[in-house]
Amino acid sequence: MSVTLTEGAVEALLKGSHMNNPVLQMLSMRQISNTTGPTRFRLMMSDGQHYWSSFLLATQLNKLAEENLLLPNCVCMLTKTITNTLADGRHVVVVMGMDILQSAEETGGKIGNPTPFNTDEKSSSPQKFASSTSASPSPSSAAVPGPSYVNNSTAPCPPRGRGSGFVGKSPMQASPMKASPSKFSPMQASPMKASPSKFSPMQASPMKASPSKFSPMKASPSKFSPMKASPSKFSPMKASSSSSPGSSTKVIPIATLNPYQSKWTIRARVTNKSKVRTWSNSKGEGKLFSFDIVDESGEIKITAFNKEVDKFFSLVEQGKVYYISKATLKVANKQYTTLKNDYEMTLHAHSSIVPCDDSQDVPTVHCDFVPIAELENRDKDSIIDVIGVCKSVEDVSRITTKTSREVSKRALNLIDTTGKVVTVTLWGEEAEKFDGSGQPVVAIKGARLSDFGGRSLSALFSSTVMVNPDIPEAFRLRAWYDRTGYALHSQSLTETRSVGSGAKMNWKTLSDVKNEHMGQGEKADYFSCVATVLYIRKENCLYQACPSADCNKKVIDQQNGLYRCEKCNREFPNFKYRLLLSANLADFGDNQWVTCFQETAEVLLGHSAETLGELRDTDETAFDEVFQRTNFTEHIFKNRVKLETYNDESRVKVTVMEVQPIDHREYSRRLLSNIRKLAS
DNA sequence: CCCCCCCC
Repeated sequence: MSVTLTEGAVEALLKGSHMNNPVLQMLSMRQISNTTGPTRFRLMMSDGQHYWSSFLLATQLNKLAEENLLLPNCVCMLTKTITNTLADGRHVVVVMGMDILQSAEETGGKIGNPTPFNTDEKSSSPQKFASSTSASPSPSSAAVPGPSYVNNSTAPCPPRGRGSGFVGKSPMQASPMKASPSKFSPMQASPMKASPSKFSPMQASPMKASPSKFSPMKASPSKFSPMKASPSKFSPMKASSSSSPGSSTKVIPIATLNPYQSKWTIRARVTNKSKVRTWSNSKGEGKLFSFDIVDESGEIKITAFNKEVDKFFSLVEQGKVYYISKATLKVANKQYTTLKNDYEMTLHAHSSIVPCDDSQDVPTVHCDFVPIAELENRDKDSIIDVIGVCKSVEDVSRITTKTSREVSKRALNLIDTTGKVVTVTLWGEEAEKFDGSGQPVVAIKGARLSDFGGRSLSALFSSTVMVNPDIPEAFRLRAWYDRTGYALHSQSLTETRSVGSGAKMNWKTLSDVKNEHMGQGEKADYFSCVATVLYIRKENCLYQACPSADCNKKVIDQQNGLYRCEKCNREFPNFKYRLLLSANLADFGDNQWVTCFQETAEVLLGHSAETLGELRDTDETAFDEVFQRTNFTEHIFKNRVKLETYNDESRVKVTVMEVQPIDHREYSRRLLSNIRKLAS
């Protein structure tokens, strides 16, 4: 295998020019002693022509050195770099991704006869470098006085993992870099090299038609692509003309933040702010609060400890926009964060947070709502955004956790246009103060999917619960629910011993009904069953009823074109058809004659009484077919059973109150749950 | 530097 070094790569990298995976030879390496933090490795790299010794290995690549893969003379492809210009003008190339193309052994020795690169040749200021690179995070930054670094990535940006606009969940999974640790490729999350369309949520976001400022949709694709000369969003001119702190910082997108930059300012909205919490453990004690912020490019979590809590807690307000600079970036512990960022931030004594008044264009939410029906297909424990109408709500209750802590909880049932319902549990103060009156639209960002009761959701500390949020999805849901959704036969993904419109279900087999003498007491009994229609009596299933709105009394055909209602004591020129069905239902053990009135009969037969009446009078074959098709169909029947007495003769009468289709998934879950109950 | 995320 022969490799060719990329001539001119050293100069290009130092100038921050765009390089597509340059190949260099590592000539030597030394360990930088560090009192704090992890070991750093400094590399001397050669392109065959020139060498330069200020290459710094990003710590996440340390294992290449530690495992003796990165040895002098080996040939490497730099898949990801950032060029930093230090305050004194020296350049450092941070290597964030590399593939070792040829081992030191295979290479055998130094390639070519490289000479040290002479930086004195450079007559340009760092700004010039910035403008010379197509990969700068902010092209307009070239105009800023005195930026202290240039940012340059040679990494290809793979397609995002999910079709969720710019908040793709794990870009690193798609990393093509075999030698870079898979858990780390933050720059792939950066929009620097992405085509504008990849950052356009127009393509994939559910917030498609969203016109409001709360939606990232309003942002034009160019805002997601700092490559384009976006005139305002991340422009330092704008930053310095408003209340941005310092004149030499530039406003950059959150997505481009990384630990290898020194000076930056971001402008972002607070989307979730925690309470102040104290801790006490073996390492010490203290207090902290954290908040999440969002801009057009992404989101990040910021934590303040102790003195910074005092300094910033009251300044930072949920929903407001701030310029933030001089905080410490560190790799986020994915175990504890649900945000889509590989980093998080810690405030320190010199950190700056300045309110920004001109914040119209900074999005508030970053939601990627999952339709409720779709939750069936998502993995347990996944973190999702959901929006629905709060169809019903439990009272708040107090529970004791396994660790003997007391906490309030409240369950909400959310429904969306998929017609499915899911139960979401709110905790603590959120549970206590939640007001479900008026069936508000509730959006939750970052709820956790659980498999309790099939599928259910739980709000986390990191979740944001929004009641009647000012977003198009909410308006659409409101309109849908008020028009049609409220009447829907919804089915819950969360099994709670009830189904359908929320009433308790009392499941019985048909033989249970007889054996338990149901309906023979003073009051009627109610039961639900799954049964098959064996037979429906067609004869006399339709009758001519009084056309008055609230009267369903049978009318007498006067044979003169008029129909008389005894109840209303009136004659009408018309009547309406009503259904009164007698059907025989069967399950595996028994059968039962039942009565279906109008509404249930229409559901069972799948046609309106009006249509059926017309059919009977005009097309008897078609009329018969309706009944043939209904025979042997299976449904959930919700019934009323009562002993009725006619002429001294008593018998139990079963009336169908509701007919529902069987959701087989739901049904088998219920069976399973019953089996488990029996077993325990 | 935290990291609690609960209950049926």
